Amino acid sequence: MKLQLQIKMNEGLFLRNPENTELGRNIIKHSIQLIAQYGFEVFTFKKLADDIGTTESGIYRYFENKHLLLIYIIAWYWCWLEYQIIFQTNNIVDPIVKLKKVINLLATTVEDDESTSYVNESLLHQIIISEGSKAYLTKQVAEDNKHQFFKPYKELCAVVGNIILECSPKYKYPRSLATTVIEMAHFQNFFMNNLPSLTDFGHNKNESNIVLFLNDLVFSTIKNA
Amino acid sequence: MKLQLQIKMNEGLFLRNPENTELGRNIIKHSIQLIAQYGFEVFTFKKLADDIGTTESGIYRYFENKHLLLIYIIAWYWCWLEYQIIFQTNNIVDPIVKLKKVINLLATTVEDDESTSYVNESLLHQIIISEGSKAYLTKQVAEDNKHQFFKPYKELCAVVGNIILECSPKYKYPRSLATTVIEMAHFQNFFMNNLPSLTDFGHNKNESNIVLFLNDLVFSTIKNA
DNA sequence: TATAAAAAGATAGTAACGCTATCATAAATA
DNA sequence: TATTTATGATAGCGTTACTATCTTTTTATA
Repeated sequence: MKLQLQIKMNEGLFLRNPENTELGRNIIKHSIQLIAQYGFEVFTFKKLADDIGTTESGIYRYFENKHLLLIYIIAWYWCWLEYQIIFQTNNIVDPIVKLKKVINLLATTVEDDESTSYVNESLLHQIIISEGSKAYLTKQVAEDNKHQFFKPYKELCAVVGNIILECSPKYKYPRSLATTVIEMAHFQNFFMNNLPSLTDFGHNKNESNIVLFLNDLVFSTIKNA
Repeated sequence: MKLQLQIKMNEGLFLRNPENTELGRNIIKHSIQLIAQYGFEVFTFKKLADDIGTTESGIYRYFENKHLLLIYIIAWYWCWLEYQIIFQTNNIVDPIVKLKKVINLLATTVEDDESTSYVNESLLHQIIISEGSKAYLTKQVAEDNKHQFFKPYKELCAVVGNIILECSPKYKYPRSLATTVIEMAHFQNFFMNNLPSLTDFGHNKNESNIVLFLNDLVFSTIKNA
């Protein structure tokens, strides 16, 4: 027997729940592959339909447009990551050890999680790095936010912020520091691999350097509070 | 007599130099207005042409596509900002005072600079916040980088990194800290105004709080080196 | 097992987008 | 005055982002 991890997604994101049908799961699976391959701008529902072997109208029965599909898979990732964090920091008493674990989870390449059959977390992590901020950097952000589409990201941010507060109850900016760590875990990774002179990790391009940088940043800051 | 500030732009960004003609300057001016108004995804050359009172083909004579136009105006902004930083920190001896000045310039709303007639820096600042990272978060980033399109951003990053090193010669991550400050100056602003629960500035939405956060972050970190 | 309901496939169509081409005209320069 | 150079005007083409409709297949239920 195997445990299957199920994530309950915001129903406003889709027209028909992709988790419930073969085609729906294929849409998630192949969209992750294609967005990772082409980048979000070049990715289209036509290409997705061809890749799956269905038609555009098939996709449109599940997702209103590709922007909502992007938000869906990104929200899925944040949910999954929050679960990973809760799970992997469970029973750890020392909040400093906890926070270090969190930074590691954020800044290190994830491996494919076997308990989620149609989602490749490793590819999804790449998408988060390159496309993640495009989910909210739009003019519809207020509208999307009203529908609670960014709740998973906010929750993750709250979890990380609370661990920061556990470490340093007097620190004044736990949420902003949390978003800084989360965003920089991904941006420094993108820069390291694509515009290395924007970082100090150009030589060996190792993710562990980003972890060291973020640890230093976070613990220097909260120690000082 | 008035001084006019001229910025020499990378020639690979355009087909015909927009600074040299009335139409070219109109393209820059109106594209800044329209991108700020619509957001980059909704912005098109057709809308731009209509807004100026010319035709699409007119725009295409200056810029190959809207992505290069975006890179152009963003690169322009980084050049202008670097100049502002060099100018406004000139003659300041204490590197700590310098760095504080830089953080202020990065995180505070800019006012329209009278010495650049067809560029509205204040609108451009808004574009940097919402669209800035879209310039490089693409699959063509390597190609664009080969053409040196991101040089102005890199130079700004180097300038800020060097001031960080002046403050703390032993600090190990001056460039990564520089990009962190630059990106977070904009992301925290976006979050504060659009997804405030991701920050600690939801109550009064004042930019000065971002400055305080970034000052605390940077000086705690480099003091600890 | 028959029957209806739900999902998927197939095809068509439309406005807008991204871009190229061509030809005429106006303005600047030699 | 001749000649570049810049702009305007129009056309066209493949793709994108959808919407609509109708048929076939699959699934659930009476």
